[in-house]
Amino acid sequence: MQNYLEELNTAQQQAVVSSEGASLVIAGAGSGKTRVLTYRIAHLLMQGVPPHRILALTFTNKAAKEMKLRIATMVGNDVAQKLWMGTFHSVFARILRSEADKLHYPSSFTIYDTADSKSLIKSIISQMKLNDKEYKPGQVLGRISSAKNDLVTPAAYARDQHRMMEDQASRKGMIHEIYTRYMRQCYKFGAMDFDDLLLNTNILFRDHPEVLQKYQNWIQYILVDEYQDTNYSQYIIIKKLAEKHGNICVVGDDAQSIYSFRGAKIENILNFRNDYPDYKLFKLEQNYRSTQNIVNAANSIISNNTRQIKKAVFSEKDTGNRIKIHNAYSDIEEGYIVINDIKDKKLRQNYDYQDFAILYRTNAQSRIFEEALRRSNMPYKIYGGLSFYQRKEIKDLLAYCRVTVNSADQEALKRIINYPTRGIGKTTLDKIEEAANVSGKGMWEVLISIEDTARLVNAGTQRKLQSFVGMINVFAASMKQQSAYDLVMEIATQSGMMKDLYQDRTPEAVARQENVQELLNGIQEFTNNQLEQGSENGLINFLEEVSLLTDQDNETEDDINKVTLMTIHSSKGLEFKNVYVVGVEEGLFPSSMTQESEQGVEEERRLFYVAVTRAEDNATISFARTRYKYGESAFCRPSRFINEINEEFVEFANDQVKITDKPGRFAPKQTERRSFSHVQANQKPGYNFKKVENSPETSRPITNSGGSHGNLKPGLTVEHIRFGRGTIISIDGEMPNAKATVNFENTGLKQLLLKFAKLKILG
DNA sequence: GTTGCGCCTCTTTTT
DNA sequence: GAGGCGCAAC
Repeated sequence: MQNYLEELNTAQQQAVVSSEGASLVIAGAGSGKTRVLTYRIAHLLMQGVPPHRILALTFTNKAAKEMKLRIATMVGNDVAQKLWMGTFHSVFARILRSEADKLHYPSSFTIYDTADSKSLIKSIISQMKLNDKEYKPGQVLGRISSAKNDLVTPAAYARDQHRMMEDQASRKGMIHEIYTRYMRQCYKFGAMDFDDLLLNTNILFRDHPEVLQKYQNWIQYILVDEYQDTNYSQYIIIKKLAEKHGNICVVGDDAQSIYSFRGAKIENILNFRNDYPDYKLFKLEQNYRSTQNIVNAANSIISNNTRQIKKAVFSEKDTGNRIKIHNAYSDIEEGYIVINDIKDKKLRQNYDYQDFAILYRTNAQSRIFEEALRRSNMPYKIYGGLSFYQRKEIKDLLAYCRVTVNSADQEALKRIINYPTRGIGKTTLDKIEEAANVSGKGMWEVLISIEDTARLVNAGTQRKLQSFVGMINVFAASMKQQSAYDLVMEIATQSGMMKDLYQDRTPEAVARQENVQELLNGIQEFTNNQLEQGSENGLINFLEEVSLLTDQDNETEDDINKVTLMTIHSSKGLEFKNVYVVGVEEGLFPSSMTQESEQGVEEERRLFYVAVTRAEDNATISFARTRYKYGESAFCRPSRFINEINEEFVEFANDQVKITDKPGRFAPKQTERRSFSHVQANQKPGYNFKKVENSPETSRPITNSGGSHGNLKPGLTVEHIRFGRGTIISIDGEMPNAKATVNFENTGLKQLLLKFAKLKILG
């Protein structure tokens, strides 16, 4: 057991054995951060610290599970299972459940996801007779969420001049009132949203010192992973818990802070020294993951940021290949380039599908790669986006479960009261909701009161309502008598959901049936595990687990050996032999939403850094010059980030753009325009368009304005081809019948093309 | 009360 | 290109 220290380098060892007091571990990408955390916990356990006195907060539940597994091999499963380990949200949800009475919440409280929150906000906005064009539920939720993450309660919000002024400036002065009502409603519904799990933990600790003390005494050692991505609310929780014993170890990398949009504060890591003046600092700078080229390229990217903790990440692995940059005509073609490259590498270099990941900035980009992979018959898995639990049939069934567990859960109630259709329409629903608002009751209370319903609706409708209420009551009653699986099975059939789903034999309907079956299997599996661990309340726990799943947690066993598709955000903490960072274009990455502020661009740059450092052997970057947006093709130009990589570490692929090196004739014409591509008919020097062989071709005039990026002049005839849906323009000076030229102005692309020319790549 | 059609608005990232 | 919403017909 002693030899585990030998597997670590000096810095890692020191970080592992220094158990007492405050430690800040600055861990560069790929520097064995997880390993340090794992060994540090194992080390504590071996020194005799009881597992239930260690709290470790990870970024995903999957990370926690894997760490537990690894610790189990060192100290045994029984011990490892007793560790407090999980995400902030799941750990504190558990604490809130056992202390719920102190906050006057039911311990069976529901956790609202973003869709629930938005829907509730929407109904509040309409109750307040505000215009939902001005008060967009998503935006309002964003404001509320940011307030909660900064521990600003509704009352404090109204006193917060800065927030109030910001709201007024955007003509949304009523947000504090919406916030107040939203909190009140959530409370009434026995519901907490994601941010409430942290906010209410803070309120619990603030208003109930004895509870805080209990946990302070209980938890002796705290470890926090990805500390750079904690928000103020999380920061205070940790700070309070650590106050008594001071044994706190946080691990993070300021260069990988990518969650400021949900309140994360880099300052938490930068200010650690102020909170714990006697802290010990450990810097892990050796990258064991990536080749030297990748590490060096990543360093050159991040050096463009001003605010950072100095560190020198290095690799002692092989030099490796340069980062390859692909220039695609369109988003569709980008898909083909990437998939062909994967095929090629897999064949020639003996990689498996699981060695490849395609990383993108936005979920919407996944579709094109998905289609290309499907067409090539390559297995793939997609994380995030429309996940399993966001499908209608799954949400419906879960809504039944939620109402069964907590009948006050009005968002769930509204979802299923007329699904499958049972003659309780909008009019009835509106009447009930109105009555509920007027009387201050919840809708469920109105429903169960015969007098209320009799007053509101006719006898026929009343019967329908009573039969619905009766059904839910039956479910609730049988909750105590049967397993969660049997109960949900009963719900699915008795509610009529199964019948509704099985009416249809279309492929989509069959898929929905399978999804419901899969959910049932999931419940079965979950309750089996729960029984082993001797816990009741199967359904409540299952619902909680489902609400707090992260993207990475969704993995199933048939997901091994597939190409991975995910956003860069979800790729955090993961590594792949071959990484493709796609859509590296201005406006997409960095996102146009962030381009105005330097801070915003710096965060995007950190995101780019995270993307590149996921790669072990090869990092590949690609961009497209046209991309479908708003349902029509728009011009884009390569991201500034591409030019920020030191050119020593990059090379340009020659598989698409074919440019012959003929000085004079091919030197792009210098112009002052700032847009990327300005197409003009029959204009001399420059790059001529040509057709791509073996592709279906058409020719038509370009008439649109090219969207926000291109300055394509209307009325020009450009020979071009259609490739899938995208308009593809090939650049090749040798085509004699070219009908148009394009000038690449003073932008990244021009420089790229010049580099091409220098490389003497012949088509 | 229910269903379907057409028009409108979006597109960042996540627990 | 998709999802949400309002309106009209059944």
